[in-house]
Amino acid sequence: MLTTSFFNASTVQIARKLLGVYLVHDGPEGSTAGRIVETEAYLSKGDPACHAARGQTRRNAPMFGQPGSAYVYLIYGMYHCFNVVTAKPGRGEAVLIRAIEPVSGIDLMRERRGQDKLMNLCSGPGKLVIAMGIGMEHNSQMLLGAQNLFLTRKLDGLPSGIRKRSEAIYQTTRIGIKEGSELQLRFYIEGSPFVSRN
DNA sequence: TGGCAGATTTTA
DNA sequence: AAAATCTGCCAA
Repeated sequence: MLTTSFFNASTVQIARKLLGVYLVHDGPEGSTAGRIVETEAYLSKGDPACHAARGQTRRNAPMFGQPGSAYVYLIYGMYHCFNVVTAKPGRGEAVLIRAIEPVSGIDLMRERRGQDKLMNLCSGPGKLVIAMGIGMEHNSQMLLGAQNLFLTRKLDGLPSGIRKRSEAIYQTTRIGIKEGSELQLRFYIEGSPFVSRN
């Protein structure tokens, strides 16, 4: 499991460090896991696309919570997005998890998604939330330590959940936003076929 | 209080 | 290209 010291860094640095880390959900329907391959940083200063930019509301309150906790929100009235809170309490910064590479529980992911193609299971923020069985019940939950939803570098029988030396980080602009669209705050593992788009 | 845009995905 | 449909913001 990750520890609190993982978050002793800027949100941008954390967005980069999260690439390669495993996200695991041990839920009632079964266990699913994926390797993070794409992230976006959302900052408290100078970033109008950040939900925290216009202060705290009922919806974005979890974003102002403990680093290492989850911020889950409803988007477009239909889907959910999953974020990792990154800044100290009260600041309001987070990293959106945009894509993961399916690692285990893949049949369950297929079932939840109603999709067969591996590349289509978790290649987008709304998709991976469905495939992983993440919901509003995880909002504000800690993602470190012994939780049902957590981040880790160690998974039995699998290589270490870190970015390999051969994997470069590609940095570019974020997706689906208008204001702040010029900021290069999106990161993904170059060449990964599991990212939301190139 | 009404209209609209939004960190999306799917289907026509 | 357009629909599905919730939340927050800003104008009346």
